[in-house]
Amino acid sequence: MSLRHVLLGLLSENPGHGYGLRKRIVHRLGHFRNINEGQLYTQLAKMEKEGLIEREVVVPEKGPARKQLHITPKGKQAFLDWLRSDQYEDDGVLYDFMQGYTFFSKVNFFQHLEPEEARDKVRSQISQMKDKKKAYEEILLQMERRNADPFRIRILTFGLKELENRIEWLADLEGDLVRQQKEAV
Amino acid sequence: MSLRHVLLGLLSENPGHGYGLRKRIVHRLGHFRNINEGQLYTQLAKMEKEGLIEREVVVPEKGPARKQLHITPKGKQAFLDWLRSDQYEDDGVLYDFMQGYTFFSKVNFFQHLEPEEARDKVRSQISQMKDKKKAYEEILLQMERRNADPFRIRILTFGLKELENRIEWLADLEGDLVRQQKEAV
DNA sequence: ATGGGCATGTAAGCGGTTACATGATTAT
DNA sequence: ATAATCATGTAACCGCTTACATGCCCAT
Repeated sequence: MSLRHVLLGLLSENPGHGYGLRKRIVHRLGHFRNINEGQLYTQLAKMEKEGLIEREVVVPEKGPARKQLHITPKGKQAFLDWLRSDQYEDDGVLYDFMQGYTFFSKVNFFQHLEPEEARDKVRSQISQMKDKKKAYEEILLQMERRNADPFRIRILTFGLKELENRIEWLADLEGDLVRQQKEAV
Repeated sequence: MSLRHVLLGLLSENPGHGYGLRKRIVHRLGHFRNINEGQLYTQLAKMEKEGLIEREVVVPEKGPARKQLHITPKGKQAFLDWLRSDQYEDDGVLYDFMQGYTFFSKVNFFQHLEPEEARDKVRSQISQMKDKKKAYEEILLQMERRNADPFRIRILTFGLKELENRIEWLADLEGDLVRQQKEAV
């Protein structure tokens, strides 16, 4: 999706300053480890130079100067053009689902691991995914309570289903690995 | 996962030359649009300099010279270290599932689109996903026929389930958008 | 003979990460 | 006091993409 389009989208909805946008991205796209400042401010500077956004320096009586960013009509148009285009709707990767769950990249090579080693990895994943599921359920509840955007609720609902599938799949895999282990004995 | 680890993994299984590795990556990771040559050969050169792989120039009577690549013990160890480590098992993104299906990045902003526009996008996605599903089913059948690595079969099975979920989810979304449209009339 | 597949590379550029630097405010 | 959070930036680096260059072999 590229940072640029997220920024354009968020600023289409509400103006804001850099640091605030960072938090909104974390909230919307779910990066736990802070989004990096480097790319943020450099991208914002670039977008300003291209006339997609404008900044207005706000100096409050208290607190550091904030640079309030507003989207320009040109920026709004660029955002809408991206949204309407086919761009990013097919990334040219047949097994795109693997990118969503990087653990697959290792499972792909599990034949190189002893069954117990693989099994431990799978077990650790199961507990991680269960934690994630709880986090999703809480977020979903909050979103429903505050009548959040239905499209975003839908997306989270998909995410929850996906996690359930992952857990189920991992459990099956664990079962297989345990069976393999017993056979070896 | 990074190209380096895929390369190390593939060369752990069988030696090969650059062009052949490219095809194996396409086969294994499913990049339709050719994997780019740039990164491939530069990465390979880097890995050789680091002593992870060795090359042996093979000049056949016919055809261009091939540079057969072999993994070194050091390379094999680096691969196993990666496989056993926790690296890449958690990418710090809460909504990681969104990365697997880039269409979500747009749905996130569907409130900015007219219901018919959104509906058309969803319909186009449904047909794309159905095509993908057929492709997966065929690949799975082939894998089972030639007794492919069970771990990889499992991964594909997950992918198929994922596609079914996407299609179901998209159909629900379409239904909502059609309803929204009728209400507007 | 022409285009497609095999085969190996180089160069420029871009988007993103890591790490560092600075300084103010707020909470404990 | 001091740690955390708010806030804005710069510099070096890295992985990957895009695009180009070269040349051989094979099928139509």
